[in-house]
Amino acid sequence: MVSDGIDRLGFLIHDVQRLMRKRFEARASGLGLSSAQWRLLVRVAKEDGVAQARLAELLEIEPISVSRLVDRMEEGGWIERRSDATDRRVRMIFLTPKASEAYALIKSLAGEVYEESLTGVSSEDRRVLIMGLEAMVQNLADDETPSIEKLKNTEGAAA
Amino acid sequence: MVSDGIDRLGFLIHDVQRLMRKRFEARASGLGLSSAQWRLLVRVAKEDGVAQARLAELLEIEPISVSRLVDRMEEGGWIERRSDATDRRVRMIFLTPKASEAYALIKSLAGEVYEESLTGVSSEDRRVLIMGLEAMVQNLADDETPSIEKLKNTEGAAA
DNA sequence: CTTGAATAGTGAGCACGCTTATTATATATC
DNA sequence: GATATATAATAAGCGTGCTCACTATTCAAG
Repeated sequence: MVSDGIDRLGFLIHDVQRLMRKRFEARASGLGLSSAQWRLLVRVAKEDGVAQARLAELLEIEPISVSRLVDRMEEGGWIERRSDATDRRVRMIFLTPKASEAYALIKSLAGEVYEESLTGVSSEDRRVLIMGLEAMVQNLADDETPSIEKLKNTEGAAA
Repeated sequence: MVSDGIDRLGFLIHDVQRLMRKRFEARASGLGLSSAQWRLLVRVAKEDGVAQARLAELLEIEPISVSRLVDRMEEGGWIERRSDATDRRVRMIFLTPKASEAYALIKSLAGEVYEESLTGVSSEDRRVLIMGLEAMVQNLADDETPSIEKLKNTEGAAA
C-alpha cells in the first residue's frame, strides 16, 4: 500500500540521525563533547542556572538521564551544579568558562555538519524537508500509547 | 548565515528518530521486540542464514553490537545461531517460526507509525522529504573523518 | 609445514537513553 | 504541628550503540 520509499522511512531517519551524530562527534572529539552533551550545553547557554528538572523538559529526556549526563559533564568541567537558596531540592546548572568558550565553536561545527548533509538539496527542497520533519515531530508528539491494550483485547499478540 | 530552521536540523532529526522509535516500541512492546531487534529481524527475513559480519554491514553497526543484539534475540526466541560447515568462524542467523509469524505484524506496525507521522503532509511533500533524507544519507555516508587531525595541526582545540 | 595476515565473533568497559524505586525537601490539608 | 501529597534529584539495573583488545579460524606465502 505504501509507495516510493515511505516503507523505509524509519530506516532513513535512523540512518540520518546516526550518521549526523557520528560526524558531529568526530569533529567535536577534540573537545571531548558528545552530541548529547552538546545539546545540553546549548540549552544551558540559553538559560543559565536552569534546574535539572527544567532541562529534562527542554531536552525531552527523563530527569534521571539528565542526572547522569550532568554527572559526566561536571566531571569534564563543562558545567557546575549550585544549590538554590530558596529550594534546597534544586540543583541549578551553570556553564563553566571553558564551556562558554567552546560554545561558538560547537555551533559552527554543527552548522558545518548541517550544510554538508544538505549538499545538493535546493533551498526550496530544504524548506519542505524541514517543514516535513517539524510536522512529523508534531504528529508523533501527542503520545497516545494505549494501543497495546487494544491489541491485547482484540487480537492477542502472535506469541 | 543559516536560514529558517536549518540551524535546528540536528535537533529535528534527533527528535523525529526518538519519537518514532518510542511509538514503535510502544506498539511492539506486546511482542517484546525493540526497534533495533526489529531492524535486525527484517534483515534476516530477507536473507535467512546470513552471517553476523554481513548483518553488521547491512545494519551499518559494529560486529560487536550485532553480537549483543543476537544474544538477546536468541534468548527471546526470535533467531537462532547455526554453525557454518564450511567456515567454522561463521555463525549463521536464522529466524525462528515465532519470528516469521511476527514479521507481517511488525511490518504493519511500522507502516502505521510511518503513516501517522506523515499525517497532513502531501504526497508531493512526502516525496521531497524522502528524497531529501536519502540525499542526506548519501552526503553523510562518505565517512571523511580526518578533520580531527586537521584541527589539531592547524588551530588546536579550545581546551 | 609454518609463519603471518585477514576475518568472524566475543569480552570488558563506557555513554546515553529508559523504567522503577528511593531519598530529601516543599507544600497543602487536617 | 502532624500527615499526606507532590516535586527534585538520584540509585539500580537494563538495552543498544561504541572502542579496544582478544580468541579462533581461515587463507596466503615462504
